[in-house]
Amino acid sequence: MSTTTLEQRVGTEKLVRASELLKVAAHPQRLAILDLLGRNKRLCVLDLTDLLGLEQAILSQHLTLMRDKGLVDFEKEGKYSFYFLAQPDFMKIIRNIEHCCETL
Amino acid sequence: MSTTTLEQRVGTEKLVRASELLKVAAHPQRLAILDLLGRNKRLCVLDLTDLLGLEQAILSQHLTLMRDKGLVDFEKEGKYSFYFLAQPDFMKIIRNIEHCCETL
DNA sequence: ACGTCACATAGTGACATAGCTATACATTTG
DNA sequence: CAAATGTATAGCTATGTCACTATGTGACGT
Repeated sequence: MSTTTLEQRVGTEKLVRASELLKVAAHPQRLAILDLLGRNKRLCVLDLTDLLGLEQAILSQHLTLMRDKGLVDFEKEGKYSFYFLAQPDFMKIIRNIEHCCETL
Repeated sequence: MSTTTLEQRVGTEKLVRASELLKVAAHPQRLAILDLLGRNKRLCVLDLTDLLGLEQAILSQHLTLMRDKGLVDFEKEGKYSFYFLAQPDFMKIIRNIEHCCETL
């Protein structure tokens, strides 16, 4: 029997942090946003509302949440906010999702 | 600009299902449970309480939730319930977590 | 300066989840 | 049969999340 726990191996803090990031990612619209950001260098909120067909306020809320948790970051240029992925390693996990969706 | 959305590529249902599974997985204790089940063919609730140091009721609740969502399954033998992973492809995602924890 | 555009935030009510205790249930043991 | 063991469920409170509407804010064009 393999008896060491994930917590013992990676430490409590990192385990908690990973689960926080997963939790934030675990939403259909946020997965879609992360996917688009993963396939484009950066996108502004308007781009995302057009592509995803979401209300601006909803999108902004999702982005603010993901920004707070460190999944994405942004840079402001004039009246535009350009968002891009932070946490590239974590994003590998998200990118696997499309792959694994085939068997769900 | 890459404009097709994840939803368009995998379909709404699978996207929603994937996010549900992620959401259930997105909890430190449940990640630890899934990890142990991924490294052992099957474990009973008592094994898991011993290894993880959790209350039996808490563990049972986590397992019931993950069972309802299809992340794990179980087989009953006498008074023991042996749990094991369902959704092996989805589990690849979870297994990446330890790896990516290093950079969090 | 005024209006518009791009975006952010606040407030709200419905609903879900977490963590806990107590209890129920089924199986095995004495 | 009674007690012990392994597991599941119910009930509760506190807290968190969702989706929505309305309003706020800074930058730009005229």
